[in-house]
Amino acid sequence: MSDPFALDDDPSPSPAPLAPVVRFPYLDGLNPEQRQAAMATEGPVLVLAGAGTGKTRVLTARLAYILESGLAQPWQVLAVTFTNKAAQEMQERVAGLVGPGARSCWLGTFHSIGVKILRSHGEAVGLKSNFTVLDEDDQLRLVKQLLNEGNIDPKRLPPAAILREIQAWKDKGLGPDQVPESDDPDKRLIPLYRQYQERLQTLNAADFGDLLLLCLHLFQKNPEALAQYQERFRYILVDEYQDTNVAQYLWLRLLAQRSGNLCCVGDDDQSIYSWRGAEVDNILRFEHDFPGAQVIRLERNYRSGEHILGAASGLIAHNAGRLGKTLRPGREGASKGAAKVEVMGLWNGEEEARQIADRMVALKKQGIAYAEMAALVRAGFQTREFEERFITIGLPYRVVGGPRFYERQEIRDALAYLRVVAQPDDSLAFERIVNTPKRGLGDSTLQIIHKLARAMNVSLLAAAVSLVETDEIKPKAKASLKAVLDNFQRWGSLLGGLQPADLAQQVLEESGYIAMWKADTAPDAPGRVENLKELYSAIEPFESLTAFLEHVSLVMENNAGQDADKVTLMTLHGAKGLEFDAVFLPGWEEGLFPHPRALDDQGERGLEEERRLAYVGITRARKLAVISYAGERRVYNQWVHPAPSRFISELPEAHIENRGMKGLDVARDFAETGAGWGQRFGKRASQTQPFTPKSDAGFLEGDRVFHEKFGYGRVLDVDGTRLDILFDKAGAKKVVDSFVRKA
DNA sequence: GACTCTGCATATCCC
DNA sequence: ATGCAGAGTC
Repeated sequence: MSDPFALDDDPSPSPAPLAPVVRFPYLDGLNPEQRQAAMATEGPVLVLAGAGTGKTRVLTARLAYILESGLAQPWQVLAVTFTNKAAQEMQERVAGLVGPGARSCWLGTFHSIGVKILRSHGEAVGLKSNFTVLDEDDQLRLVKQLLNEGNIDPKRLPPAAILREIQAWKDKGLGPDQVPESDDPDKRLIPLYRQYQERLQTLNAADFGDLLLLCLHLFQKNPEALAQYQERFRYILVDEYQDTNVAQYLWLRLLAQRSGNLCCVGDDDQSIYSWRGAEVDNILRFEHDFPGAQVIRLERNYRSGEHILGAASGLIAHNAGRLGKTLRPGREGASKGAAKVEVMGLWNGEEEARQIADRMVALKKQGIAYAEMAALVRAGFQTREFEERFITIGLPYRVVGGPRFYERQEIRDALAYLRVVAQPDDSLAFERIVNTPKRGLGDSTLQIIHKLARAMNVSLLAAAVSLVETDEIKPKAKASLKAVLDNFQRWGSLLGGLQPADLAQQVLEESGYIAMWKADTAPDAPGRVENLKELYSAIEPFESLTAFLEHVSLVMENNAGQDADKVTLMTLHGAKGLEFDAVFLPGWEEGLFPHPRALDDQGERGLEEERRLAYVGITRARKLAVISYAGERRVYNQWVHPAPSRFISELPEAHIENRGMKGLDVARDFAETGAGWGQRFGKRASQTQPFTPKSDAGFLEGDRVFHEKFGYGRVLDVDGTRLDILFDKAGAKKVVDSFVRKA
């Protein structure tokens, strides 16, 4: 552990009187502000960390320092992040610094910490320790049930809107009894909120908002529990503080009240989650809320070239109401000669995808790894055009946060089965799959079960169990129901004995669920079977089904194949906290970015948030940032001819380089006259040099193949590594052979 | 109870 | 374009 090259000139006094003199090598590489932030352990501290100023490094160093200097034991430290990715990274880096002891830190997202606390102290707020965490599907189903029972027309009060409102209240830390009546002019939402919470309680379930709200209520209602946690957490660290909402703020304030050692790290310029209830005010008010707080600014940027920095700073300067930071290059002269930020105008979205893909290939040839490149979009649907292009030329890519694995229908169904096995009282899961595959248990049977469950005040499954002992339902339905229940009982008895992945496989096979998809002739059915198989491998690493289910409810992503060299495709929101050598920022157009919806909802504030989003995007780049906009684009199946985003004109001239403007003007002329499109495009397409990966083809005309995205298909033609394939569902595509396998 | 058809509304960002 | 709810039919 000792570093023979460590300089012995550490000017800071030892803060740990009890500890022997220990060297902290990870502090040596920090600049003075960073070091100050890492070592100011006592009292409230606000670290204003601009983009690329080494925030993560400071956080991990601070954590390691607290542990190694003996100020606290690992379990006495609470570190909260916003994303699982960030939590995981911090966990690993701290473990790398101080060893595996770091694993027993309380380190995770607000939500996962909330679960942990509620699992042990949830009784005080009406949750048994094995409560379920609901996903969005479950929530919607529940609200629809409530509307049904209350004879409310779901068209007048859309379930999704109700949930949004409830969520907003939860974000503010308000339970049904605390919402001011003026918040509900309609007079129906608050009662619905109350019913919704009551129903959750009988289901022994919590939604995402509850993980925070109920925790907060627990602390408020139960001083002993609070005291216990206050006692335990001597040091609290919060990442991305600018994105905390009121509930989280109150939660933190309570927890930190006793020790006072609260360190929040954030950047008001990167606050992009107001729609999720985040209050920039939290960070702006920190000094007021926590008197005597130290404020440390990290302004030296070590990440990006000078022009990237200049462009980003110039853009964000258009926002009012900032705390005001000036990012400057961390190393004098180091970034001189760096590339300017490029701005490209293209004819249309397709051309944009093409140019960007080609550029990525070119960069790869210059020695930049694909894993160091990303295209960051404003809205999820934008990824589609890129995917198609990437597939066509065989550019390896990964979509982060797209249609997510665990949100697919077949996966949710499968999970519902597993949930009922692991927790028979999970009525929402039970309801989801009693009649999937079809077993002749339709609405009327379900209604009877529901009624009985209510009358007996038990779960649906329990009600069903007693129902099959009676003659209240038709013999056919009864037999069918009994078979299902017997199955669940048997699977339940296997819980401890079988590997969870094997049990899952057994459940899906014996229930006929897999068979249902195998028999399905729909073009996407084979893909679903594939996904279910992938589910088994996702379960593999887990010790128990329960552990796996918990993981799924909190981490909606399936991180398989993370380490391959692929370009990243994701939303700007998803990119916060990440960095790449080369960043592409497509779709900078009015009507898309800034997103009109943000402007409608929030006006000027919305615009500023969109601008911060743009700032986040640019500052993800180390060496190269390329902004682009198209003259023509298809949005929601309509052609639009957007103007370039206003953000483009806000970029300081000195730091940008314009490219491709002429092409755009030509394109506009063509668009207006309606002439010449096909011709020009045909030419461009054939000029594009395809990227050819080294792979031994081995595919023959007529082969049946499987593609992750397009499903099954047949090879029509082979040209080197490029295949013409007629997909059963997606139609004819050109695909590089490394993207398909033999079926 | 299951299936098919039609009309309707709908479409950011995520733990 | 797509997905969903409701109506109508077997």
